[in-house]
Amino acid sequence: MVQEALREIKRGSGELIDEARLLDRLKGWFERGEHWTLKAGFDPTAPDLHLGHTVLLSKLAIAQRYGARIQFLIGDFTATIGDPTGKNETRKPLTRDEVLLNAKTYEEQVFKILDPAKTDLVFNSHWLKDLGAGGIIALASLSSVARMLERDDFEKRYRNQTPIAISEFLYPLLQGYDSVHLKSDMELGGNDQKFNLLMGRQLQGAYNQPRQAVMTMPLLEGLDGVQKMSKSLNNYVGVTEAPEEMYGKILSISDEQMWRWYELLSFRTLEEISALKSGVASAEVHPKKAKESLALELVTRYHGEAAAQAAQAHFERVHTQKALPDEMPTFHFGEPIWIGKAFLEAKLINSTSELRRMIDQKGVRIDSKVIEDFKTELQEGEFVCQVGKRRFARIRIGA
RNA sequence: GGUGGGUUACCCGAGUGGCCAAAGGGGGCAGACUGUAAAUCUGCUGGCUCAGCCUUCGGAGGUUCGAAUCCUCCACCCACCA
Repeated sequence: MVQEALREIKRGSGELIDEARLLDRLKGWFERGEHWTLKAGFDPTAPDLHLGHTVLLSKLAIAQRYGARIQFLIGDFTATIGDPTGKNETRKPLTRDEVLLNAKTYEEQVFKILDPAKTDLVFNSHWLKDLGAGGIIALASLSSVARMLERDDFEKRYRNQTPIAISEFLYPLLQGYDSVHLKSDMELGGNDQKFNLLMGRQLQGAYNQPRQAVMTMPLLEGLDGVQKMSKSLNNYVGVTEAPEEMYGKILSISDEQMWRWYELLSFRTLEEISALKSGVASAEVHPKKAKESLALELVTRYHGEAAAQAAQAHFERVHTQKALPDEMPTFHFGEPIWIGKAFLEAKLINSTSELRRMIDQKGVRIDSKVIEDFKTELQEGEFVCQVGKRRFARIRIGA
């Protein structure tokens, strides 16, 4: 029993540090029904979850089956202060209200996956805001600059003479202190969080607490298959996205990437997945079929089965058969009009220069006919206008 | 406080008086090929009804026939020394 639980929890994970501690807690659950605490921290700045976040969430959900109480920590403290470091973008501090609003959004999205009865939503500002300068300095004295520089990115930046703000040293400490306050038995985080997670162990030790086990999850790559999935790179699939969008995006990932997503996102067993994989390898199963099945599973999870089926049908019609979408925005003009004006109005293009380029590239169609003349005018009637593969609009001229 | 370096288009980054709407790469877009795959190939990637014109190289002035490039001031960023 305990071993099976351990396998389930470890499945797909990156690294598990202090397996003995986790085993101990699992035994406690199976033998005496004792709950154990599993902490995971989230940044309240991004209210829209994407599939990358759900890698962690799914793992938490599995742990709940084996006695874990989830300490779902919203890192609101740093968010309301703001991190001036932001190498490329300046993160502006969030107000209390914004944080609460974001937390609310979290609740709505997260509980599609997690069991609310076994989840505690906690905000670290509750204990951090009263820490005070003295508290922070005391905390800071528990670690060293050398230790901080062990962290890969700090080390690199230091060596390359790119700036490191002092506050950046503070964040791992504060995150570690969260574990002390919550007396966490285990903490789960992304691969990139390893250093911070380990800081929790170090600080718990300093406070004479048992040290938390630490498990990291690999980061899910985004639609490009290379960079991690993130909003700012715009390579993400949001969990609240429309079913058609979600389905289409999932089908656009590479075949190679598909297996990664299966591993980290699908609820299928490892055996099922490897069966599918060998099916594709031996050409018994078309890769597209395997991908469709992944897309269906995920869209069903967030939108229900009916919506997922509809999304698939939509995709087949529009993309595979290159038929027109059944719905597209409609625009109406009273008199004959130059396509440049009409398309601009319909947001099919961003500028008339873009239109010029698109026409040169044979990317503009009206009623499925490629347009060659930049000066084309639309006369009375109704036209289906298309720019590129996915920009459509219906334009009606006349009364 | 001192010294030095930097600020170029979506991002990185070349450019140090005209040939610069600005190299190269990344990203993005379009077309071909497909499974709207991926990979690959080709082209495009400031605006304007475009052989031309207009606005852009941190900001404001100035020198010059001509400035991303030279000068002055300002703002911001970084490193090193204290």
